[in-house]
Amino acid sequence: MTSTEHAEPAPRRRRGRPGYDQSAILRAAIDLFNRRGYDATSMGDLARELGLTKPAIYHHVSSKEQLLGQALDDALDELTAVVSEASRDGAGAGAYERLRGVVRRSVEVLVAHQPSVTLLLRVRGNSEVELAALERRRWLDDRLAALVADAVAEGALRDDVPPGLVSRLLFGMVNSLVEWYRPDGAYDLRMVAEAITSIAFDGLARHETGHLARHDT
Amino acid sequence: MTSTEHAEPAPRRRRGRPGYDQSAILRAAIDLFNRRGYDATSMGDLARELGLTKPAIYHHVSSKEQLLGQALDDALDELTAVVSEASRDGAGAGAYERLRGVVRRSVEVLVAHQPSVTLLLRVRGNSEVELAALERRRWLDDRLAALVADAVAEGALRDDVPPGLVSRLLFGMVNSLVEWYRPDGAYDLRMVAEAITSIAFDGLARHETGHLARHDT
DNA sequence: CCTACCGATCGGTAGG
DNA sequence: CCTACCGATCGGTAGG
Repeated sequence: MTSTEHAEPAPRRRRGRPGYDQSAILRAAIDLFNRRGYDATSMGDLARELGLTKPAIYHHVSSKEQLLGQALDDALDELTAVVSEASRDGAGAGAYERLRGVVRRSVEVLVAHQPSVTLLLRVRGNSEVELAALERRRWLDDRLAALVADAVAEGALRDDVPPGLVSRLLFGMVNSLVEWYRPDGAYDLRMVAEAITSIAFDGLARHETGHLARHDT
Repeated sequence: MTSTEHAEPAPRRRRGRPGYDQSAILRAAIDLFNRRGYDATSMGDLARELGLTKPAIYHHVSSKEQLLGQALDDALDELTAVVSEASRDGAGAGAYERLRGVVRRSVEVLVAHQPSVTLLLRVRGNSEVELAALERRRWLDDRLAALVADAVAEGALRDDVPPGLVSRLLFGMVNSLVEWYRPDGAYDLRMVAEAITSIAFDGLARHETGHLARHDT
């Protein structure tokens, strides 16, 4: 028994019914793009998902590619903020501490903006929008590699592996998060951030020495 | 000047001209699928790439999806071989050594079969073929998590991070390889395998103790 | 915000 | 009759 039944046989109709705005459509689009892939997702799929028709979507959105662009910008803006803050060497903090900070804050961004970051990490460069995103990603990668190089130069990181290789592997591990992390899963944000930093910097093996350097950035 | 010129104005024609076989078409398809994405690649694209017509491709191949399936099977067969070998606990080798072995051999497989593994790691489950591949992948993940758990139980790995989380992060780092590794690039296979195992097990930080446990599996 | 469409291109197959 | 293809087009669906 539903409350407030009217005489109308179709109680569904209201003024400007669902009332989706651009950002609600964007969220749904990002979700579908991630589940099926961008190319495998049609605007018709998106319309059905939202209970709209295809033309109704184009009332809010100018193109499918624009939706992708906005998602990629969201992810890139967040990651750029994290990386630029750590790159302008702040008051007295060493490169090693700044690197640990970037790793931790990257994990936070990946979790808070997982859908858009996931999309970013899958971009292939198939369009102008994707190529622009790849260029911004390259900028991030370069900054991260420089930060790793600084930490090596500082003497805080091992120097038997090229900094470029270290940064790819380190952030490869961080980024892999988007493939499996679920906010409602067994691992919370703090645990994952702690696991990544401690595995990356101190390693998995239990060393016999017993006194591993503990950092809690 | 080409040798053996005939009177014919079109010297291009020969018996069964280019002579592509199934595996050459598969290789080209995998390459295109990786560069543009599976859905963004049309059979027409593949035909153009090979200098054939679309119907000519269907002479060798039954469907686009079959090409994907064969690529995924190739990757899965290789990875399954590595994981099963390490899972049936061989003569005397401990879980820790077997885990290091799996990491190293996984790196070798990722490099030797990079195109098909890359495809595998991007599967979304959009078809029966993809769903079957995801199921086999889940089996692999479970085996790897069990191996990590064994190594923890053995006392060789740190126990302050859940084994499931460790295995995701460890193989997240390993798998990230396919995103950037180039056989003709700056890093050779040995260097990458060494970097991954030493970072994963001993960590990035330079410890003051000086005597890190060194393993060269 | 819908019905009704467009130019083009999709994966796949006909006859020869 | 085989192989290795071609020119043309199928029924449907894409983004817009």
